[in-house]
Amino acid sequence: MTQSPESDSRTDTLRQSIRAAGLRVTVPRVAVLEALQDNPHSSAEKVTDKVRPVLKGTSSQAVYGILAALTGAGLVRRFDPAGSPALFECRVGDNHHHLVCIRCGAIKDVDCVIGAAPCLTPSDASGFAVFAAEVTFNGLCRECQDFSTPEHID
Amino acid sequence: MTQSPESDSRTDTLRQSIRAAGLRVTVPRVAVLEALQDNPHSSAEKVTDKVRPVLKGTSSQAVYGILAALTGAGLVRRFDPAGSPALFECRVGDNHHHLVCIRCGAIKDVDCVIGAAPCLTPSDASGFAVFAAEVTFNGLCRECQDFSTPEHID
DNA sequence: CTCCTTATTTTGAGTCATTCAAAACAAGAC
DNA sequence: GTCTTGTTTTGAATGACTCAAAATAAGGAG
Repeated sequence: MTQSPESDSRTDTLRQSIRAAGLRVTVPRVAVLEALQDNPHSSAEKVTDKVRPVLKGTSSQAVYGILAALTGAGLVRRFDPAGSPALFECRVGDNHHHLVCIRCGAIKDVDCVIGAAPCLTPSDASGFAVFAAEVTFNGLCRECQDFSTPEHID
Repeated sequence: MTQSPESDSRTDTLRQSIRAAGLRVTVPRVAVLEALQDNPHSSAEKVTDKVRPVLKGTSSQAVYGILAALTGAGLVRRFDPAGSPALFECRVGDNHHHLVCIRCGAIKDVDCVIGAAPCLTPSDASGFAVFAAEVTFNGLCRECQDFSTPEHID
């Protein structure tokens, strides 16, 4: 027989990274990580929606807790666009930035031109010890420039 | 007799700028703007607290409405630090950035090194029309580096 | 494999920031 | 001064997230 879906290579890799981060490997945690890999820039609610079909009784509180644990462990990155719930993504450690469409909310990653975090240094840090620079570009995505109605919004 | 406090020069300037922005000049609007000049980086709640002693029956809903109107008119700038309520400031149009202490929440303005908005250009805008780059530097303020207890927090 | 300890998730309720809607009110053009 | 329309008040509701206690499951010990 073929391997069960539970032991495919992506799942295994995920389980290993959770373990390596010092966290217990649980079914909901793996499911959240997979949902996040398939849907970058998801809100806690969206993650819950993606995970529910797979894992029936998953509460949204659990998802919040899992997301907080994974973020704390450095497996997930969180960012808070203005006027939107917090969004999460698996792409971590590369100090990339975000392009946000102020009309439809679409998000695109942009590589950091400069390099490692903090990719920028403030002109006058006023005694602050700066760890990271969060850069968010606000604009209109191509669809929102072209069309008057945001039909492309999911 | 001397001039009444209501007609001092700051108030007059404020009234004029509100008018110039196409908005009606009202007592609460002027009070919010003054509170914001005296307390940059204030949340809606803090503004309400500052305005209340002067203007007894000001509702927090009114403050939200006023802040939204002033922000829309370009007289006030709003920004949303992660994990904090939205903050407002009068310093507009100069594309400055913010230094945020991740421990005590202290905020400092930093002048933009580059220049006019958007002060940065993403490496690959992917079709987005970028208007502005929001830059937030996360770090620890001097007090939070020096002391183990954040006694300086107001 | 089974038990045990402790981390994690569920369940249920609560909080904070913010928004909505309708009625009362006030700015400022005439 | 009056009238029109933009503002604020009043009262209620929503969304995003957090807290706490009880139930459950991960994974090391035996």
